[in-house]
Amino acid sequence: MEEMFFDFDQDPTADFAFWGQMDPNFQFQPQLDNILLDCHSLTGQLSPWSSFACQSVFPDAQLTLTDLDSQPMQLEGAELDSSLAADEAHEFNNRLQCGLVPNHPYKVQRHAANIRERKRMLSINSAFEELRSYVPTFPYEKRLSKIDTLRLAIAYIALLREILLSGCDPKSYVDECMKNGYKNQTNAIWNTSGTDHLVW
DNA sequence: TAGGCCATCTGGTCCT
DNA sequence: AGGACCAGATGGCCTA
Repeated sequence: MEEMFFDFDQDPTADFAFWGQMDPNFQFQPQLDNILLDCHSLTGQLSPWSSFACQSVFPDAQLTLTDLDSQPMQLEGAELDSSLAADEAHEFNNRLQCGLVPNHPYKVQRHAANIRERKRMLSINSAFEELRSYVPTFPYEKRLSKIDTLRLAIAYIALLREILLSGCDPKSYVDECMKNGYKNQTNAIWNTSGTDHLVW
C-alpha cells in the first residue's frame, strides 16, 4: 500500500490539505476542544473517503444497517423463531424465497446467528468508515484499510497530543517538524501498510 | 500469479 | 437460553 509520504515544500497546498480549512488567524488553545471534539471541521475536506462515512464503498455490499433496521416483519411462508428480530425475519424470508434457508431447526438458528453476525460486522464497518473520515489523508491516497485506519488514527491522536503539550501554534509546529524531521515521542507511525519506517 | 484486503460462515466462549 | 463477541477458515476481488 502506498505510504504516506508528502513533500510539503513542493506543494503549496499541502498545509491547507493537512489542516483543512484553517483560519489564518487560528488560535490553537481556544480551538483545541473543537479539534478534539469535532475533527470534521479540520479534516472534512482532506480525504476523498470522508464522504463515505457510515456507508459501504463496496458495490457488492448491498446489505446495509439501514436495510437491516428498516424492514417490516413478514412471516408469510416461514415459521420463524420468535427470537428473530424484524430485520432478521425479513432477510430470512428473502432467503427462504431464494431457497437459501435450511429447514433443520439447528440450521435455522445458525442462519439467524449468521444474519446477526453480518449486522454486527456492518456496524463495525460503519464505525471504521466514520473513523476514516477523521483521519487525515491526502486526496490521492487510496482508501485506507482497516488496519491502516487504526494505525493512522493512533498516530494522529499522538500528534495532536504533542501539539497540545508543546503549546505551539499547530501550523508552526508542523512546519518545524518539516524542517527538522518529525520525531514523535510515542513512536506513532505515519505510514500505511507495506512500510516499516517513519515518514513525513 | 502471489499477496493483501475483505465479507461471510462457523463454532466456541462469555455475558445478561 | 439466547444474544454478543471473537477468531479461524474460506473464497472472491483487486493490484503489483
